[in-house]
Formats: sequence, C-alpha cells, structure tokens
Amino acid sequence: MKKSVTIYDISKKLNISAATVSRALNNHPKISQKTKELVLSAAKELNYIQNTLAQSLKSGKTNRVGIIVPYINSSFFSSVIRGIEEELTPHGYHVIICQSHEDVNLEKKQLSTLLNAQVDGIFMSVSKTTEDTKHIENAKSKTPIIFFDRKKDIAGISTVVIDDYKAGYLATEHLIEQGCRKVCHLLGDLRLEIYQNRYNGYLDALKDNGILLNKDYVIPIESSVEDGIEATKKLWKLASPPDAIFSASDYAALGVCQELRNNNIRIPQDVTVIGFSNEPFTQYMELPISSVDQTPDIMGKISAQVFLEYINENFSGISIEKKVVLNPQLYIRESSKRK
Amino acid sequence: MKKSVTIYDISKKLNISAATVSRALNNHPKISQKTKELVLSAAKELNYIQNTLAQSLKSGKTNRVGIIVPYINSSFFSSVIRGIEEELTPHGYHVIICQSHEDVNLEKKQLSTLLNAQVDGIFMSVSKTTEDTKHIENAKSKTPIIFFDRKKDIAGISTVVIDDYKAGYLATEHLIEQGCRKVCHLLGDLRLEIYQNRYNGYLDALKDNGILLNKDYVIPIESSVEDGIEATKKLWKLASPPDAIFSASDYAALGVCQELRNNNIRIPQDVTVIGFSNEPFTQYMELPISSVDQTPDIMGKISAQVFLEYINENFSGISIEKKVVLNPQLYIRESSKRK
DNA sequence: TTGTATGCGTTATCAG
DNA sequence: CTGATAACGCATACAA
Repeated sequence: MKKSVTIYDISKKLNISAATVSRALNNHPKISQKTKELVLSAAKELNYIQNTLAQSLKSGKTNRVGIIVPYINSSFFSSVIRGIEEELTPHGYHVIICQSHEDVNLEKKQLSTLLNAQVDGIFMSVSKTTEDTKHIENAKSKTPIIFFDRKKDIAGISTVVIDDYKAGYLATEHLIEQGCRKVCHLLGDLRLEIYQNRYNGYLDALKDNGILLNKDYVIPIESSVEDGIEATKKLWKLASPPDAIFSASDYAALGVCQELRNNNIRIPQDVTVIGFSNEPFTQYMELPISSVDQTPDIMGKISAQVFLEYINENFSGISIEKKVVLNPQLYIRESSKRK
Repeated sequence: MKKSVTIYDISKKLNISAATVSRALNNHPKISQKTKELVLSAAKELNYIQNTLAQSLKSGKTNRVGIIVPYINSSFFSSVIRGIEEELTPHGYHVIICQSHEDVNLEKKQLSTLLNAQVDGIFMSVSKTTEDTKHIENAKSKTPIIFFDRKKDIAGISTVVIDDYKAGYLATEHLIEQGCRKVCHLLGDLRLEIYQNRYNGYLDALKDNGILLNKDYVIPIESSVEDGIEATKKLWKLASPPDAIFSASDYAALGVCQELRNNNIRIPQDVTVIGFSNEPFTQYMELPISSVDQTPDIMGKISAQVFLEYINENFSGISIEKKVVLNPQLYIRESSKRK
C-alpha cells in the first residue's frame, strides 16, 4: 500500500498540532487566517487527501447511499439511478450500485454488504423472487430504506412508485376510445405488485366500459420480444382475435408489432397497440409505438428527496413514512392513434 | 444516530476479550470451536453487523472501486458498468458510480471524492471536455486507474478499448463492398480519440479502395437524431449526394434513415447506412440498421480483470501497464445489405 | 487458545 | 486562537 499523507504529516512540517491542522482544513472559525493559509498550502504541497474513512468512523455518517436494482442496464433503472445520483451529489452523497439479478439470495447478500459499508440509506427495487421480506425488515432498523417502483408493504418504509393501476386503466381506456372492444392484455409477472396493478386497471377499464372480460385475451408474458411474438400467434389462433393489445412490456409490444406486420395485419387500423415503459426504441420505430412513461428521472429525484427529508427529520427524532405516487404519462403514438 | 452493535458488546456479553471476538468472527485458526460458536450465536442474537469502515481504516483496503462515466443511463456505459460489477462482486468489491456530465470540472471533483473515499481503484471514461489531464495523472499516484473506451495517453495507466480505427475501416469497407463509391461520414466530436480513430479508419478505407476524399462528405455531428436529420439535409443539397453513410453514432444514423424515408429515398437500394454502438433500437427497426458493436459487457469484464491483476501483481511490487484492444463486431442488417 | 495494548486518521472536548 | 488527549470499531503484535 502507498502510505498516505495525513494531517499529522502536515502538523509535523508546520510544527503545529494535528488538531489545528484538522480545524484549519475544516475552516473552523477560531483559527487564524494565517494558519489556515499555511495549512492549506502545505496540504497542497504534500498532495494531501482527506481520509473520509476515518472521518466517517468518527462521525457515524458515511455520506454514501446504496441502490439495489435487478439490473443496472435497463433504460428504466439506469434513469432512476441517474435521477438519484444527480439529486444527491450536490448534497455530498455518493452512490453505490448493486444488482440483484432478480435473485432474492443475491439481494440479501447485497443488502448486508451495504449495511456493513455503513451506508446512510438504501434505495431498492425488489427482485421478482423476493417473497419473504425478513431481510429487508431486519435491515430497516439499521438504516433508512426507500422502495422505488417495485415495493413491498412494510411498515416504516417509504415508497416512491407510479400509479400502475391508473396507468393500466388509462392505457386500456385509450384503446377503447379508439373504437376497440376486443382489448387484450399481455400480463407481466404477478409476483410483482406493479403488474398486478396494471392488470387491475385493465380489468376495471373494461368493466367501466361495459366490456366483459375474455380470459383468452389475457396472456402472461416475460418482458421480451419473443414472448410478444408468441402471444400474438396464440391470439390469432382464436376464433375471434382481438382488435387491441395493451402490453405490460414495451419489448413484448414490439414483438406484437413485428408479428402483426409479418402477417399483414395493419396497425392501428386492424389492431391498436400500446406498450409500457416508454423505452427509447418505441418512439424511433417507423411506426412509433404508444407507451406509458414511468418518469424514471422524477422517480429517482423524488426518492432522493424523501431520503434527504428523512435524514433531516430524523435528527429531530421524528420517524416518518412517506408514500409518494407519481402520475404515469401516456405517450400516444401511431400504433394506437386512429383519430 | 442508532448506536451500532460492536465486537465490544459481544465481548461483554460473553465475558471474553474483544480480540477473541474479532478472531472468532474472522474464523481465525487458533480459536476453539466452542468459542467460535458462542461468538457467532451471540452476534446473531445482538444483530451485529461488521463495520467495514473500521476494518478498512485498519487494513488500508476498502474493497471499493469507483467508476466515472459521462452518463450512466446510456446503453453502452450502463452495460460496461454491469460488466465491471459482475466481475468484481464475486471478489468482494463494491462499485461506486459517478457521472461527469461531460464536464471536466465535475470530473475533477468526482475523482477527488473517490480518492477521499479511499477506493482501491478507479475505472473511467473521460469527458469530452477533458483536455488537461493533470488531475488524472495526479490521482494515479494514489490509486490504480483504468481507462475504458475513452482514454487519454498517460504513462502507467492501463486501458481497455475497442479498435475504433479498425471499426471505422471495416464499416467503410463494408459499404464500399456493397457497390458504393460516394461514401460519407458523420463525424463525432474530435476531442475524443475514439472519433478521431473511426475517422482515420474511414479515410484509410477510402484510400485503399482508390476513392478520393470528398470533404463535403464529412459532416461533424453530435450523437443525436436531430443532427442526423440535419446532416442528411445538407448532404442532399449537394450536386452529387452520397450513396452511403457511415455514422459514428447510431442516433445520427437513425436520423439519417428517418430523413431519407421522408424523402422517399430507398435504403439500401439508393443509399446504404451503418451506425455505431449497436444501440438496442437498431435491431428493432422495421428496417434494421447496421451497426458496430463495442462489446461493452466484455469491455467491462476485461477492465475488471485488469484491475484484479494489478491488485495482485502490485502486492509483489511489480507495476504494470496493460493496453487491451478489443475487436469491434460488425452487425450487418437491412440498412446496408444489398447482396 | 486467549488477553492486553496499540494504531489506523480524524474530530470533539477540555484546557490553556 | 491553539494544544493534548480520547474516542470511533476493528485487527494484530506481543504476552501469557
């Protein structure tokens, strides 16, 4: 290891005490201007860097937060992370990223490593396989935790999500407004609340518009192009294929569009399509695909704000639990625009 | 602050010394099995978590690395980060992410904060505005630095990049092989080596095929759809518009395709197009766009390996400098496939 | 096999 | 305004 320069080295060079050096470095009011300048220039000369490790050990604050997401390289999650980072950096916080790979065991491990690292807070979106939440409930007594997007209902944990129910409702309603009655839904993994909520929104929108649910029109999918293609094949084997598709995933929606095109079924004239997440590609297609935007940047920024509030209020001994619900944004594009 | 449980609490509870607790926790060979079990169960009972801060302060190793990228939410960078994370996590390392926003001043700040955090190494892709590299040369004496993709030539700093020259050469050659002679290039920001190299590859491919450079065919762009559209408009005002376009950016390539389609110019019959980066959307288009893949996952993993090697070799006092150059992968799709 | 003492680099407290 | 000292939580050299 390279031996690092400490305040002690500076104090020796200047023949003053380490305490004074520390104070000068921290711009303490009761240190003479002259000493401050002396210390600062000596620090520069010796190429001194502060050891935040020692600082943190002393203060009990690391100015670091952890984020646990299933995967970092998805448009949605990386945008949320960016939002958190940009909101927190000006406050002197650093961000540690972990991936759970949708595996609850890895999630547990990451969580405990973050606790070991003494992070001042943890942002997380649970994995698909997270059913038992003991590890999270346990962690929450150690450090504030904030769920974003994929949450679990745990007392004392703040959450920042979008209104997936409303999103599902609006998307479905929009398709109905285009004159469609045979609206089907490509259903996401029900182990996650978000997909259940989108589904519920779909169901209620049908009901409110006097449309009976056709169970053949609900097809479970993974978020992939292939599953969209498969689902479409299944649907067009039915006696009465649909005239509208609300997919809980943009990738599946893309698969739908590809398969329909291959079969010379016209979008939106024969079938309207809307996806979910507003992935970049949806707007770039020759036939742009409608989608629901989850405003990940805002979600990240608000999550960060909730954390900062928590930190402040906690100093005055108050413990809070915030539930922020953001509004989904419909982006209506060619794939569902008949009028 | 919640007062945290320490080895001292365990030692008091068990009436043994803190040193013994520490050793038991670390599975020291000379501690009796009985004591170990006692300590472990007491630790569980008290909900003890190790303070890695103190550990790091003592050992001089934090098991943390930093990554500085212009933006985290781009397909390329988030994939590299994912690669690094996945390679390093099994070795017990954590990853701290910073964004420079293409701003050298922010980059400097991030760099120094990472140094303060005593990271064991730093991975970085320099910002566009990074000309003076004193801050990096300075940092390299404190901790190992590894450049990926966007590098600067600094002695003693290992780099992992793709062969952008070759990529530019191959892409251009491919267009020529399709029968095109009027090949133009949408040129990226020359402050970055990568774009200079792609350009050089383009130039040499022209030369080697006996094509004279037409300076009107080289148009500087930012990586955006709009710039691709603008460039196309300019090109088609020329007396002799091109019959092939090699864009240093997929987004600009997309703009090109959109603008050409709006003007009923056929791809690839009238014009062939190839982009760069293999952004997800390129393969999803109705007319899929050819592109050059930078294998970001591999780049991340190799960067991590270079770091790990460095850590190991450095223990034996050897200092190394590795220059890894990866092969670009051409993905030839409809937009440039004539044969 | 276990205990004692010390130091990692910093800051806060108490003197002066 | 500045100095001496203790403490943050842990690991290790040295003793026992």
